[in-house]
Amino acid sequence: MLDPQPRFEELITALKERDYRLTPQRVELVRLIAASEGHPSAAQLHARVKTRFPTMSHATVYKTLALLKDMNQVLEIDLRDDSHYDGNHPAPHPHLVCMRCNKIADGDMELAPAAVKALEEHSGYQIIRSQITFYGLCPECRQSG
Amino acid sequence: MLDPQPRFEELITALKERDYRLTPQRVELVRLIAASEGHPSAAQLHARVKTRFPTMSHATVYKTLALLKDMNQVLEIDLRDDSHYDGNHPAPHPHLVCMRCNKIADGDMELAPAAVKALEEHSGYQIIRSQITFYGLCPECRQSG
DNA sequence: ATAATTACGGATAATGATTATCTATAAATA
DNA sequence: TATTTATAGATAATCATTATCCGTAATTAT
Repeated sequence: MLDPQPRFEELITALKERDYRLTPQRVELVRLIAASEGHPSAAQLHARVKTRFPTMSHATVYKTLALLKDMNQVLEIDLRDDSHYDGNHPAPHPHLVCMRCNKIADGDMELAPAAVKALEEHSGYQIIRSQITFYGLCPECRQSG
Repeated sequence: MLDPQPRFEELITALKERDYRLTPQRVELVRLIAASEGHPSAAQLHARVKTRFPTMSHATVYKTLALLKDMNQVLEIDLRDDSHYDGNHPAPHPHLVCMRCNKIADGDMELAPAAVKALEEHSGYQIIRSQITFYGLCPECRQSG
């Protein structure tokens, strides 16, 4: 696993730059986001913060995640049941979701900017963000299926 | 607007072929799906069925939608808050969602099959379906913003 | 410094979509 | 005709997310 320290400092710096307060709870959540592998959900992050801050409420987790999202420091992946978050690769990218075990993997495909531009012109929409999700079976579940 | 009758008959035929019962409530829901423009939500469909069948319950709507989904006769578009459905163009295709008024439009972009194949090989996942959603501002909201 | 303002955490409840459970009934089958 | 099965419907449960409200700590202004 990569050293989470640099990313942690990036996130802290980004919060400082915007004059957000670095409360202990917030710092701990940011620490966990930087240290996270994969794509934790809000509930999972909440559970992890609780080990050090037993009174941490859901609302605080959501509030801080919303903050980081607005700062484009965290990518939200909304799935059917809940959302998952990636604070280490906040640029939009496709995801692969296993329909059996719900594992989430990162895809490396990217949208051709020309195609997006064409879609904007054709539809009249101004595109701000995109989400591409593939549903299927992960390597493990393909076998044991 | 296109004549909904042929699509209605297609859906009815598909249900018959699989020996599902054509109850009045079910037929009415199918009729509304075939006649729908855009991408109604389960709640919207429920409200529409209720005008003719005031006792229609949510569960029945969801059950029939799940049935049609499994038959690949209805495309489900899951958004953050709820799902929307397209029973007239059930093949997966991208959607544009307005972040201001929540209007949903169809996109005409398509994924290059070679790119999907490459993603399958690279990730090890077997891809069963995909969902591409663009978030932004619709033409109307771009102006009045 | 002190007072006033603001941001934040936390508790709690509200919301709202979806699903589960159970029962009665209508349809299909034996 | 009897039996089985699918379905509708009522109702409650679940669960993620959001809203509200209050107390407190931090910041700012006086």
